[in-house]
Amino acid sequence: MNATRHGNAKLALVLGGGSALSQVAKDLGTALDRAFADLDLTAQQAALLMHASRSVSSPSALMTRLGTDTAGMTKLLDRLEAKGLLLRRRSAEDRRSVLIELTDTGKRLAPKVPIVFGKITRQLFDGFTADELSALSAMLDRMSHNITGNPTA
Amino acid sequence: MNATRHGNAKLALVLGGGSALSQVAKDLGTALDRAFADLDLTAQQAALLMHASRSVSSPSALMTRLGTDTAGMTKLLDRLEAKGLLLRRRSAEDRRSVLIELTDTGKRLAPKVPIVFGKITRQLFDGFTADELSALSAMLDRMSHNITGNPTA
DNA sequence: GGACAGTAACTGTCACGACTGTTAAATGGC
DNA sequence: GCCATTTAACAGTCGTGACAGTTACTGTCC
Repeated sequence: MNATRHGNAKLALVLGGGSALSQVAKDLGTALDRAFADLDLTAQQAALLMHASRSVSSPSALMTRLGTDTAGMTKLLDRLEAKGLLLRRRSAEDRRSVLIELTDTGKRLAPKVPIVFGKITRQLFDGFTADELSALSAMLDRMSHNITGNPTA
Repeated sequence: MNATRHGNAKLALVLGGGSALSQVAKDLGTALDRAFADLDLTAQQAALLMHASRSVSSPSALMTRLGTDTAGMTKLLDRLEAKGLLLRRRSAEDRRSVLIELTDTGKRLAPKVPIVFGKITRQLFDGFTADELSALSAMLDRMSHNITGNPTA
């Protein structure tokens, strides 16, 4: 009986946990999008800009970092190219591949991106201790492994 | 120096934590969508079906439960109505309001939904103790409060 | 060196989520 | 009892994620 009660309590936590997780992630995305609206960027666009500013990289490399697929990456790059923030250049070594370069406008914008990410993320974790953050991080890694079958996917 | 090192470590955790959270939520959504593909449903559609099967409810009531807005709810209901899983009926008491009723097909499908949610969510939290789950749940609540300004939004 | 598998990028489609704006009905203040 | 506000649902747009399919190029195996 006690075991059943515990089992039910855990089941409720599990079910609620899944949707709470999705909800927090959605709200975080919305908060980021609003914060980046000042720069006329979405959170995804901002993240891409940040990674692309660190080194000249290909769509597939950025794809891994942003956790999207090739189709999403193509369209994301289309929008940023249309905004004049980056250029696509064909690679000479591998002619299937494309290299992404920021334009001057993109380079001016990129440094502002981490500031906004930092601000919102600090707000998200306001009141969290370093221990709590590392416990959370470890749990997220385990969940990622459980759900995708890959470690730290 | 030690303080600086800790500060940097915490900052890295914070930044990584935000994107890890989004990534896990995205992967969870994908896993759910794949699991519900058997039933020819998406995760959202399944969640709506589950809530609507518990009681006759209005779009705005379901909206609160699913965490979307009125526009998204309208389109979600459109798709489920097109699949013949539910019907919209005008409320007599409040003629602005709509009541959602499952069709027989919808009623047959609804009981299968919690089984799939349970399966995937148990997979997500495989190896988690009840204490870990409640700690995680509490942290998600705090994050939700921090980011939306509302408790348990 | 020619077929063949694998890879990089792209295209098109569907389902959302957020946002803006609109219409119809209810409600509260006076 | 009327007007302003609020609320319920809906419509249209944009950005994104997942998926399936296509094309161009690479590398490999025989």
